[in-house]
Amino acid sequence: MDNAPRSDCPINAAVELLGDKWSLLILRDMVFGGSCQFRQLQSGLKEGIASNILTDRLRRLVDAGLLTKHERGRGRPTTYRLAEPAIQLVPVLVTLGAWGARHRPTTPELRRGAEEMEAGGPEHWQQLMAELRERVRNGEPE
Amino acid sequence: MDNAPRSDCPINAAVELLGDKWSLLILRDMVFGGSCQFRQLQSGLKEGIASNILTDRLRRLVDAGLLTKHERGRGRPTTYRLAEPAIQLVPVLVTLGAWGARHRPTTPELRRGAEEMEAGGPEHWQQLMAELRERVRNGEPE
DNA sequence: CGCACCACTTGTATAATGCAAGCACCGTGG
DNA sequence: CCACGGTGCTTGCATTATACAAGTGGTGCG
Repeated sequence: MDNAPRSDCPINAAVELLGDKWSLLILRDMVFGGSCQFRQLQSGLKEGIASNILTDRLRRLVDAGLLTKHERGRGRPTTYRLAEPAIQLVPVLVTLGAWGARHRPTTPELRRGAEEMEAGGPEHWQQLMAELRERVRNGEPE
Repeated sequence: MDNAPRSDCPINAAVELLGDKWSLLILRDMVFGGSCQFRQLQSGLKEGIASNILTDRLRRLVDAGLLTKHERGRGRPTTYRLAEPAIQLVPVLVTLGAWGARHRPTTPELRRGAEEMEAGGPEHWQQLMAELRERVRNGEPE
């Protein structure tokens, strides 16, 4: 129950929220994979996340204002949507992915994909971010 | 002792190495603070890292090729230097810091600093990266 | 009713992290 | 010679995070 940041450094502030093995992967699947439901995320994450961890991470991200939670009654699945802070993480995800593709082991296809995404430059990311904002406004498959 | 990646995704590859509460902060202090010794890092990290954790992270980063370790005998302090993969993390650190400054609580001064660094654009980062390469070549205060 | 789906929760085991202390080595000063 | 402080760690132990399997209560549908 200790919510006090360890320091005022902006990098540390980001790391305290996102510095774990799952948060960024969840956001990756929501941004690039379009996932928005619990089950969708759980089965979609190729790395295999446990349900209690997913529950915890989603709650943290909602509390931090990166996601919004939409419970639609009558047995319809709850959906999570990207809030603006999460959308603005796109450059971080792209830069980090490009770095990983260049300096960590991966497959040629995924490497090419990540490098193309980075090579597209900020204009390309802005387009992706605009699409994500659009998707949020339209409100998903209601 | 399980070194197999959970997936081939480049973002996951980066997260598996850097997705914890300390690795990026250590690299931050080496990149922006110029730290290169164990004690220097331990006392320099405003967040307060334990020595066993610092030992472990330095070993991991060396094993991953982000740092090189230089033991200079005769009681002289061991130094760690940034290898090329770590230098190429600069854009990630800057982007992440700018995001943290914008979307997480911090102080006005640090926020301004992080945003200026980002506003400087890739040319500015390239200059910082060039300085870091220079520092490595010159070999620190021998 | 029976069954499947939904988002979780619970229980328990293992791994990661945090904290305080200690260790062997060295160069220096007295 | 001998404390002394600095070096990069290691060790032991408590706390916390993560992993895995199972269960829970709610709903929709045939």
